[in-house]
Amino acid sequence: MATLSDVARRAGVSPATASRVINGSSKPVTDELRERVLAAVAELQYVPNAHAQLLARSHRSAVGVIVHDVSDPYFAEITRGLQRVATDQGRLLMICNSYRDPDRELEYVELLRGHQVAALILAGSGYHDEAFTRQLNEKLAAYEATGGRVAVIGRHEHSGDAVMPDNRTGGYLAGRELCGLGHRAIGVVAGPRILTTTTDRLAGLRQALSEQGRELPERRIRYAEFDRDGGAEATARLLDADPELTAIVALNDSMAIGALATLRARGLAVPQQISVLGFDDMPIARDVTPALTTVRLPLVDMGVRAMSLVLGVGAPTPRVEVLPAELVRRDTAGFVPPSTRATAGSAPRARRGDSTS
Amino acid sequence: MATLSDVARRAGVSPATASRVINGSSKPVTDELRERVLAAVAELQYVPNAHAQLLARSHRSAVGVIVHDVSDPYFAEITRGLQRVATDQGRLLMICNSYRDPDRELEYVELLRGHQVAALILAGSGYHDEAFTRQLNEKLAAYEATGGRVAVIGRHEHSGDAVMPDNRTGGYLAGRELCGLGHRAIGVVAGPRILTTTTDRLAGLRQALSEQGRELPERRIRYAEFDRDGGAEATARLLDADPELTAIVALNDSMAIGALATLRARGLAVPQQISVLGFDDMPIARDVTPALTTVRLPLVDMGVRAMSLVLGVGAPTPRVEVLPAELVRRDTAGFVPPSTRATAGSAPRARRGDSTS
DNA sequence: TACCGCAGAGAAAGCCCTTTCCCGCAGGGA
DNA sequence: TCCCTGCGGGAAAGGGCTTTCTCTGCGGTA
Repeated sequence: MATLSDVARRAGVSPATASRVINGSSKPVTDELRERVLAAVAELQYVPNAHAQLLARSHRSAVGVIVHDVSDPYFAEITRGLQRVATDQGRLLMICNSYRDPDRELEYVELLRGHQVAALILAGSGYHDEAFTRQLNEKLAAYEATGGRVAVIGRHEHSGDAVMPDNRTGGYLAGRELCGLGHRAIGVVAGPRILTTTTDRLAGLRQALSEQGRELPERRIRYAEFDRDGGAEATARLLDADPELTAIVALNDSMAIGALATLRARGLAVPQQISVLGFDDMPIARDVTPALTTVRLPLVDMGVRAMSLVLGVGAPTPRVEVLPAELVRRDTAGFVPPSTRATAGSAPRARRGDSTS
Repeated sequence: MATLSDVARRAGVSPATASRVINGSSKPVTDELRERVLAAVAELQYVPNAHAQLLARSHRSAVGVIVHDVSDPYFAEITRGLQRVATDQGRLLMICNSYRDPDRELEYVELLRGHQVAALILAGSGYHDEAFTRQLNEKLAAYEATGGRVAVIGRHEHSGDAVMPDNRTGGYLAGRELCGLGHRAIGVVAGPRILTTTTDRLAGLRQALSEQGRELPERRIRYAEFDRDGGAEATARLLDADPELTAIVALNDSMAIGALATLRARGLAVPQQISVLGFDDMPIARDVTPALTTVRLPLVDMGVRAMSLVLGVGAPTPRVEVLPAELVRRDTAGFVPPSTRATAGSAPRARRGDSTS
């Protein structure tokens, strides 16, 4: 690879001058030399060594992001928000997938620190795992001690800046909706128990039910991977154990889609025979049939906020922003079917809101 | 940030020794010094500066990847394949989204070169744009001249290693299927014309039709963005211009999902009134209702192959691997409806293959 | 004419590591 | 006893860039 001194030699100038031309330094350079340097750059196809640059300038500019999996629509949306702000500010993003492996998460914190990122954003659920949480916080503290900024999206154990989706209220909304539709036998297709996202959403759901004097027994909950196949499988187990279920809450939309697949395979009509509620409102939710009733989280906005927090100067830290959840009624949740119904009205709830495009 | 000399000083050794301990060098170090160094590392929460390391070792290890958009399922699958191989070989991946902007693509080639990646993989369609193609090839050639390896996924203008999905045959399969079902009025929801992916798939489709003595007039093609909304919108335009259409081929699954949304909104039953064919077989294709009939491309495998090519030593370059397309029959393509039909049989084609796991 | 100031260019000192090269020392063979 | 060998450790030379500092030479002022 051509180096800066190659360019300088070819242009007949010193490396210092070449550097100044290439970086548009404020120090003036005569037009003649400038052109000679530029010509040399073009001829040699010179590209500065990014590592040497980052080493020489003390300036840190890139931002590190750790997510569970960018290709998961939930994180894809969040990342879109992160990107938007980062691009506006001319920041490079280094995105790492932890695939929900705590150890990998820890490793990535080190890796990103090693890469001298100016800030670190952790997106995704926290874990119910004391040892891990302590280790993570130690690492983050060490990073912050050297001037790094940290923000988390949706995990509550970290003491710094945070953007928090209101999972609990979201769960509550789901529960209230189903109660309002007369459902009593409600099953839950949940993500891994170790994730705080799972437990928070469950807690909200429980609260809604208990306000109606009902409860959510453990036997009506199945824990599985937070994805389509996990949802399909958990739904099958739920149905096997309790065929009387009139509604299923899936703790994210991917699982809900898996649930719909299982129900379709078993010939159960949604929402006539059984209702389904999702969570997150990922883009695909409106395109499945029937369109998914779900709890919306402002995913893109969560990313925007987090990046803004972390790049924002001045404002006293820590700041915690809670972003509200909102129920989106589409076509998968209807009144409890007549056979098991306690109240009047058997038609599935009319579709509202949402049109195509 | 603590540096290596901080660690060395604290441990009472030279930086050389500290480095050797930290990197597990082959040169032996006494246990006592080793422990002192390790202790210092822990106390100072030392993390090596990745840029300094990369500068000092001439070793290049990371691999650069340029895709249109990782969060697009098509690329997400490819990336999964890339990752798998990279992880096996202990390589770090730097992934960049070009968002189908040729200029950005060019910039990223430079950026990744600047970051000293050992290899570069360009995934995604090529462009019908001579100036761009020439510029890109120049940059890639300059990179290869300095020892960099390059592989492309699915663009045919580059002269080096390549993994090529058989888009043309895929288009052909789609056309033959629809002809076999008796369709004559076939509309196409296409991606941007400037992409070779679009034109290759169209060419295959045309070939299939012409073998049946039919043709595909331009008025039955609508070009739009290669995503859900593009598909929805193009379908609407197509239908407005030609309400007699009995089948729609969408040139990728995202567009097909958009097409289904528009059809649903207009109350057209799929496949009873109109058939829909997608392309790619992304994971969600089996979960929409009706499940999408589509042309499958081995996306993950494409990623695996590309990364293997680029990391593989010895084998003479260039190598071109063509990966076959395959028709997956699900529920959106049926016989042409009775009113416009030329041959017998009005029931939608029975669903085959695929179950919900 | 002598001196000052400044513009424009180069020399050189880092930035933080890795790795080669060299040195001192202890042990073994002659 | 002397020399050679080999081991463990340090000194120092990069790696490619940025940036401060220094130097030269010119124009302008007293």
